[in-house]
Amino acid sequence: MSEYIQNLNPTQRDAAVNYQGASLIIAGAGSGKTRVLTCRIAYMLSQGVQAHTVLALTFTNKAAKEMRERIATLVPGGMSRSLWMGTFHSVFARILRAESDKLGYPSSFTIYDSADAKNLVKLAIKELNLSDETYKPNVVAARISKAKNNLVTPQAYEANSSLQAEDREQRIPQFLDIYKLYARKCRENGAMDFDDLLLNTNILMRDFPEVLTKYQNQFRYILVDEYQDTNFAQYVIIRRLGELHGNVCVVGDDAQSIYSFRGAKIENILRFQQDFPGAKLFKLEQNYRSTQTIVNAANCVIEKNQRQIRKKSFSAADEGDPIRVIKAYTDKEESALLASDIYTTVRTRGVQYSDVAVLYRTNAQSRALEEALRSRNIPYKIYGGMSFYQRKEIKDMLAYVRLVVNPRDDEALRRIINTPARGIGDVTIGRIAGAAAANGLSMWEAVSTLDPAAIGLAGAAGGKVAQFAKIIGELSEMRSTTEAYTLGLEIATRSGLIGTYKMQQTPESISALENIEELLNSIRVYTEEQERMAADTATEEESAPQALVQIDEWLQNVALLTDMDNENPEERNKVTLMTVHSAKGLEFEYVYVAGLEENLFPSMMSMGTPEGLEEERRLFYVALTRAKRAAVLSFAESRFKWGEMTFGRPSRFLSEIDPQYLDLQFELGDSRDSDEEANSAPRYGRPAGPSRYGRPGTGSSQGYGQGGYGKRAGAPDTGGYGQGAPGHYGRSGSSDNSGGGFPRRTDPPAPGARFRSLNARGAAQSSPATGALASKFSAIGTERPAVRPTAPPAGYPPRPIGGATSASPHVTGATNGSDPPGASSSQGSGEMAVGTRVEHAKFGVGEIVAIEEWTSDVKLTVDFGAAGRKVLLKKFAKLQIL
DNA sequence: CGGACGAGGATTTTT
DNA sequence: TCCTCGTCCG
Repeated sequence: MSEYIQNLNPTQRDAAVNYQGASLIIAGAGSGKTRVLTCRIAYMLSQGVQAHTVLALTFTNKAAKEMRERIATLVPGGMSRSLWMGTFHSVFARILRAESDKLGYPSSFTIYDSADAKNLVKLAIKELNLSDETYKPNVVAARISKAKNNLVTPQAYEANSSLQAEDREQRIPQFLDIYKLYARKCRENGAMDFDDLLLNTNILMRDFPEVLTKYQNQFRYILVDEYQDTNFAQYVIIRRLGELHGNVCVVGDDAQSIYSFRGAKIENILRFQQDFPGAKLFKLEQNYRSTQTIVNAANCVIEKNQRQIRKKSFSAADEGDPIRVIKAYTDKEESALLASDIYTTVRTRGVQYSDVAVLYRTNAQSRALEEALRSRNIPYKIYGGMSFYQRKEIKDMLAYVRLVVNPRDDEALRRIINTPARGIGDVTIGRIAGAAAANGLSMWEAVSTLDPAAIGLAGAAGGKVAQFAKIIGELSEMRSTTEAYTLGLEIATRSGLIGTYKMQQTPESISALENIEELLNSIRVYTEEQERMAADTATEEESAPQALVQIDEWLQNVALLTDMDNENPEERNKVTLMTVHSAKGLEFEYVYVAGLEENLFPSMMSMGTPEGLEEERRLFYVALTRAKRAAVLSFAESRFKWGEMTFGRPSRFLSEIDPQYLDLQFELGDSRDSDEEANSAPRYGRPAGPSRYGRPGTGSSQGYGQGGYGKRAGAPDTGGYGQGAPGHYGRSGSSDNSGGGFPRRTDPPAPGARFRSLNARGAAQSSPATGALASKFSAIGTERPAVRPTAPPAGYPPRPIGGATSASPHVTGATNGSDPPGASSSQGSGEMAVGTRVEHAKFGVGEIVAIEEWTSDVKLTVDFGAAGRKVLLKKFAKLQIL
């Protein structure tokens, strides 16, 4: 038996080797879950299971990528590449694209993220002449999402009188109309939102039995990671696909189910053995991550939950230090104490900053921590806040790409028709929309085919629209003949985005440029990867004269990516700041959990129901079990919340830990004298209890939850509508320029607020590869000398390093040896001119028909005769001069 | 049409 | 606090 199996403990081994039939693997925190999963798949492959018959689903791209990489080291050759491994969304998007005709979608359908979806909801509300006071876009979007996650289509909704009764009760009687219109718009736009990917997969499998059968037959083995986080739609997909062969293996930990607010159903895992009778149960209970103290303390807490699969996690590691509890008078002091504690820890315990994480319940808490760390010169990085893909400039760029790829995408057109500002206002847009509707066209079709005068676009407006139409028209034409990266650059410039930001010269605009450039860089990396992979398979099979890597492909890929997928090589050795949610699945030597106060952690919003409280408890369990060597818990007696001082008591979770595991230098107040709060006071706006910590005379926070947000406690099966991060993403920057005392070399002067986004994005922006381009975009003054060392492109040409394949298409610049833009001239040593005959790896021999300077490179138009005329970037195309 | 100012709103967020 | 969005004027 292979070595990797030998190295597993007996339970792990059982779980890995028994791959026939249904299995439920309960994997406690730190129990080697990923290891088991990868070994199991590797083992299956070694037993002759065909890779393409294995479907392995995860929740994050990162998890999928890691797993695939690990499997690749365990099995021969490119075997792992044929596995169907990915997130639910990406795998089923792939299937939906293949089967899109059956559902009446184009195979290149756009994927709307939550912000796009919200915009569309707004539009639908407006179009129905409803007030967005009554119909709050966030609430409506959340309800639509919830319906979809529960497989309730608009038709089903219409047939369901109790749902509609609920709407009436909640004073949104016309919700169904919005839902219908929204769905229709999605369809007309050729777009699916995240939830549609799952819903439509279900519809596909429900309405096209032959399709279902096809995939049932193909996927003889199904594995699901983090099963406790599946929602109903995902659950039904698994059941359907798995019922033929019954080889369904789910892995998860009910104690770490923390996403119910997004529709995750802990029941799925609790019920698995009923769903798949005869399922084998494996409990991985040995924790390899943490000290005994930490594991035991975490057990104390989770024991208080009623609904769970009982297990007894244990650690064979050292007993370790007791968990310290730190009390502070204010949040500011708390942050300062933590910062200095971190400082001493790093100094005295011989650890790196990167071994330390500070976790908190809400993003708002990060600010104070940031300040404290900064004033002590402790490097840190923040996760959360606005992600790269949510930034305006990125969304704008993506919208251009989307429109070029999918001309039906009205949502994209609306976003960019006046971005950057070109004088096209609401009136004009309204006219276009009207004309489009009247003629049964998409807005782009209307703009590009109808006579401007005929749709009431007289004079100036008409001209401006025509200009816009020309840009998009030309870009669309280039789409099929131009490589993704080249087209990306074209889009960035011709749209005017780069030009506008370049002119502004504000810290924001510089950062925006860098972000755009980073996006372009990712296109380049993706394009290269694809070409390399195509080249690899071409040698194995036969050289298929592949079409060039089009931007379509990249777009489809990028739509499902998040920040977490971009690893940041330069973010080394920094303290990590993140919410507990984001920390799931990670581990650190030293973990600080801040803000352990009643109403914060556990959150006030969740404390109303037993289920809510249990989830908070699981969340705390997750937080604690991230720590390998030591955990420190802290709370503050008073805290600024929304500009007001509030007073709190220590979290009940602190007192749920057996004191023997704690290092407590003071009396822990009883946090559970919560009776007074149960019967007094409405849900929101409880006056700060005059506990022994409370200072008198501070009625705090009056009502900030607005009505209609939280559901009423008794409502039947309506749990937790409180979704949709209400416009909280953006932190696109305030102004105060503190000149960036923080040690990051290439940061633009970093104002406190925008620090988050920049850092969250990561240092990739400042990697050498991207820095060059950045300076091109930004203006005189920051520009670098044109001469750069012409390092030979490392990762290119031919040989991919070893078996280390498939780094995500999104590895940021510097990492995988992609050549810096400046290195271009090294490639073809210059002698290209119009008329030069060249050879391309894929298109064969051709002749250069045009040459044009392009930012840091040269753009070539090459006529390949039979293969057609292509626009290529010189540094990129690897042309051989003949 | 687009910038400036004030009101309102603010858990958590794998895709 | 501090960010986003909507309204009002130039």
